[in-house]
Amino acid sequence: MVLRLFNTLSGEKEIFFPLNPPQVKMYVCGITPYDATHLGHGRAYVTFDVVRRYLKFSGFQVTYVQNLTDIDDKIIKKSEINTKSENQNIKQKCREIVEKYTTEYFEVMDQLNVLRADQYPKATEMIPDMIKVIQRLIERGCAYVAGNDVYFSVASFADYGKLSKRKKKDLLAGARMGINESKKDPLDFALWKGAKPGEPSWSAPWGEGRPGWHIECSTMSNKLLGETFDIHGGGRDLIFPHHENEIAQAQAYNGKLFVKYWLHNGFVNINQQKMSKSLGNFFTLKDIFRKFAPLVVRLFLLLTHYRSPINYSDQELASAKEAYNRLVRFIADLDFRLQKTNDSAPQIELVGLQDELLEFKNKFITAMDDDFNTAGALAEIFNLVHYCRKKMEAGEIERECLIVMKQTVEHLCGILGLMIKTEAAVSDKITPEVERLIAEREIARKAKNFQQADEIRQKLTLMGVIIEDTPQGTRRLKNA
RNA sequence: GGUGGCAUGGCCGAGUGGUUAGGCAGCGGUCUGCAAAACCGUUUACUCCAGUUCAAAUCUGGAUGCCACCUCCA
Repeated sequence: MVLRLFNTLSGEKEIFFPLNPPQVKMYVCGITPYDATHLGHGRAYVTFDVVRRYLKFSGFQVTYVQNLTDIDDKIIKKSEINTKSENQNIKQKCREIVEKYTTEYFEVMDQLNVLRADQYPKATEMIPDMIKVIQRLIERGCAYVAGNDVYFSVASFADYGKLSKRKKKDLLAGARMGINESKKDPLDFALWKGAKPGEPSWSAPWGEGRPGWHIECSTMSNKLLGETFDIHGGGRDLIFPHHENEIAQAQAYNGKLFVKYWLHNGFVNINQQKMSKSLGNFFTLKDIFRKFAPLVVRLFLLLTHYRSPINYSDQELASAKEAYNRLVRFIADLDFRLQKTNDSAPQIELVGLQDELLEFKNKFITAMDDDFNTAGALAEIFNLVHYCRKKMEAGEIERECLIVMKQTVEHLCGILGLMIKTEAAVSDKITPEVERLIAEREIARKAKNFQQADEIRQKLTLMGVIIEDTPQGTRRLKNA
C-alpha cells in the first residue's frame, strides 16, 4: 500500500515520500480570528485533520502547525467599527476580537472532533523573525521600501506563478487591483505595512507597522518546521496569491525548496455558488449545529472528496444524518446484543471472521491511499456494516465476534475522526417511571393485550422514549 | 480577457478500458401482534458529437453547460 496525494504544484497525484521518514512536517494556514467560524472553515480543517490522522495511522510521525493571524487589516477594520462610539483603544479592541473568535474557533473545532495542532503560532509572537526575513529580502534586492511600506518585488522571482500555473503577463492582463502609487509593479505585494496612528504596530528599521499576511506564514512555517517541509495545506482560494507569494518569499530568502507537497481543499457552495462573505451566503458552524449534530456535519463533509466542491443544503445534511444514524444503530445493536449474549466463539470461527473483516479494512486503506478518498473509504465502512448485519441476521453470533465487529467499525471510523456516539441511544431519560411502563407493556404483550401495549408505547413516545421490540426483548431508543 | 476544474441513476456522490461503489428517498417483499430496525429485490446511471480499441461512462479531439481563481476569503 502506497499513499498517493494530489500535489497542486505538479498538478497530479504523486507517491508520498516525506523528506525524513517517518517524520512528516505539515503546515496548514489557519484562521484570521475576526468573525464567526463557518462551514468553509469546517471543511478545511476537517480535511487536514483527516490527512493528519491518516498519516499517523500509516505510521508517520506528524508535526502539525497551524497559524493564527492575530494582526491584520480585517481585525483592525472591525475594531474601528466597534470603537468609534465607545472611545476605546483600538489595540485593546483588536486583542478582544482575536480572543473572542479564537476561543469560538477552538470550541467549534472540538465539536467537529478536529484534533488540536501541535502548535498554533501567532503572527504577533514572531515579528522579530519576520523583520529579519524582510531585511534580508531587501538586501538581496527582492524587496524594496516605499514610503512606510515594504514590498516584495515579483519581478525578482523567476518562478513566480509556478504553483497557480499562471504567467506574470496573464496576471497583469486581468489585474483588477487598484492603483497603488508606491508599488513599482502591480503584482508586488506588501511584506510590511506602515501603521496609521492608533493602530497596533511594531518597530522596524523602516518604521512602525505590521507584517503582511504572506510573510507571516512563510516565516513561521520555516521557523517551526524547517527550511523545506513536507506538506502545506489550505483552501484552494489560497493558491493565488497567498501560497504563490509564500513560495516567492521563502525561496527568495533561502534559495531552498519551500514545500514538497501542496494540498488544497475545495469549496463549500450554496446553491451551486461559492459560499463567501462578500456574497453574504455563509453559514456559521454554530448555526448549523443547532440543526445538525457536529459529527453529522463531519460525516457530511467526508462524504465528498476533499478537492471537489461540496454543496450545502439541509436536504443533504439530513441525508448525512440518516447515514450517521445507520452507524449509530449498528453500534447500539451490537451493544445491546453484547448485554444479552454470553456465548463464546470457537477460536477458528473468530479467526475466520477477523480475516473477512480485514478485507474491508484493506479496501478502506486502498481508498484512503488514493489521495484521501474518504467517500470511498466510507463506502467500505458501510459495506462492512452491511456484512456484519447479515452475519447477525444469520444468527448465532457470539460475544467475541460481536466485539471484533464493533472494534473494526469503530477503528475505521476513528481513522476518519468519526466517533459513533451511542450514549444518546440509551439516554438519561430512563427513569423508574419509564422502566415501569416498559415492564407493564411487556406483560400486556405477553397477555396479547396489544391495544394496551400500543397505548403504553404511545405514552412513552410522548415522553420522548422510542422503544423497539427485538427477539432479545424490548429496548429503549432515544428519540433522534 | 487569462488560467484551472467539473459534467454519473429521484437527490447526493465514489470509481475502473470489459465484472455490485456507497449514502439518502421511493416502491415491492421477508421478519414482526403491530411498529421500528434489519434483510432481499427494484425496470439498459454515466451531457452531446466524432475518434482510438475486440471492448469506453472510463483514453483522445471537438461542442455545450456549470463552477472557481486572477480582489479579503477555508
